[in-house]
Amino acid sequence: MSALPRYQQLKQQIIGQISRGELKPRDRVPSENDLVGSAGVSRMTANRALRELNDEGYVERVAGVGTFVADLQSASHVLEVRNIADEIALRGHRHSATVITQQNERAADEMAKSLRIDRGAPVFHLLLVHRENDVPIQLEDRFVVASFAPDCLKQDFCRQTPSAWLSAIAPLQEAEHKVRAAMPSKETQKHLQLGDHEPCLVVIRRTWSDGRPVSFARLYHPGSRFELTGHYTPPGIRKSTPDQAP
Amino acid sequence: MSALPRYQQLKQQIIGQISRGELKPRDRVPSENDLVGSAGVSRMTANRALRELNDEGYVERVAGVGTFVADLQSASHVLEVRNIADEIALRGHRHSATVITQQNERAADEMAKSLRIDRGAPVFHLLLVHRENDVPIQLEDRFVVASFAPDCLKQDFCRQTPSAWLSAIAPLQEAEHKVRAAMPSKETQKHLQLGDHEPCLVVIRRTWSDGRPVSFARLYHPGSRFELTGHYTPPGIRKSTPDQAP
DNA sequence: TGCTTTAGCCTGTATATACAACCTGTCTTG
DNA sequence: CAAGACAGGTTGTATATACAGGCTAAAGCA
Repeated sequence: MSALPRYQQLKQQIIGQISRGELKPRDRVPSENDLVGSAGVSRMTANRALRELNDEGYVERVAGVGTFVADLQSASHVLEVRNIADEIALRGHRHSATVITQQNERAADEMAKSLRIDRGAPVFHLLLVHRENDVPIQLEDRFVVASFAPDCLKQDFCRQTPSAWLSAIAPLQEAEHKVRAAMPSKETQKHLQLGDHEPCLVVIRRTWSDGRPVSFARLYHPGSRFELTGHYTPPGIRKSTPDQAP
Repeated sequence: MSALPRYQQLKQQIIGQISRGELKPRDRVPSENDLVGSAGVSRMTANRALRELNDEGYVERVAGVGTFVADLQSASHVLEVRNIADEIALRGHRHSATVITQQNERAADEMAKSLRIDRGAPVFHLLLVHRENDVPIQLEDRFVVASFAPDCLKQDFCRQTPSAWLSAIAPLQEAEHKVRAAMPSKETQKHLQLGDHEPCLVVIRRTWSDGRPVSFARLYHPGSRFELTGHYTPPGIRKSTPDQAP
């Protein structure tokens, strides 16, 4: 169990104060020299922590003035993090899931890097098939940081999806997505009951809580019976009527 | 006229070498100590330049081994409606386009419905291939409401993309997206220089201005060398670090 | 009072130095 | 020949120091 670097600890400490409400938007954040005194680090280390928090949008720095908690005003984003069970329910259909794998593993190189943990650190590996009216609609291949969710192996993910459970045990703060098209592996093809040469839409999602990645998931969808939808409105514009798209 | 900071100059120098092809993916990038000698900076300055290039996805660093040019797997932001030329420029690459079709047509049933115009009403049909460093990266199949953009046929879309031109002549107010995976048609396969059984990532986009649809586009991307990225932050929380995922 | 100067704090950058951890290839040894 | 020890290069982090530049408020002056 290697300790996080000092500048990362500093970042988390400040992120924690922001997310707990101890520091509110526009509040002044301790200056680099304050942190030299209070945290016992050198100014360059404090500088790196604050600079990265600035790059990441947590705080705003003004040369000659100070560092302040950023105004939280996130743009309306597309591709919201939704629970697939909710999506299906919204369509008036029935969701069901089958758990294929639910076990402890050790993080391989790439996974460790993605989740920002040590190589070989324990992670929980989940593999499940989601169905809409008994038709396979998503193969969920998920890794969860073990220390974040110790009870992961005790959960019955047929009843509550991993996504729903994770956002229940800790507030989800952030999600990154990547979307790509790819041909499925033999196994994925089987689980999703795909025909030959039928592509998959793969959503790769990394979710964060308290400034740390907690889960990494690959979500495979059959290209022939699935699509993502999104909506974008530039800042400062009032919406009109989006109805059915082509 | 203030000069750029030294670490920024270093970054640009390396980005330039990458985008000019002097450094190719997986090539070794000069180490921090090399830069100390060749660029005459301190190691910490070289470190900052390389570290930021790593955070931005240009290079990949492996402790104990070295720094290497990242495999370029193009990424594009789903959320924001962006001009592909800008996306490519942001990556330090060169954008080029070829216009295949640019003509007046009459709206077919489905298209008329999508664009909320009468069946048979005039629309402009554009078909163009976008390239990133001469590699086809997007086939744009677009229909524009004729009454909205009468000068559409006079434009040279090799110089300015349809997306850029449209948002210049009228403020874009809304965009709907759909994303799906599909196998390309023979013609799409040819234009994108795709191999057999190689899937496409298709973004279908309808843009609105003044409460009316003005344009409908299908954007085909090669599944093997393209991905969409997105970022989601629930209300009340501010962003953290998006870096490269596996 | 009203304007100017100045002192002081803050961030931004740059350097020199140091040590830890990691990886690879080589050399030694059994 | 194979396994292990080792050296050298590389990144990752941390510190101390220095100077430039921006901003603010207090001090000084008219």
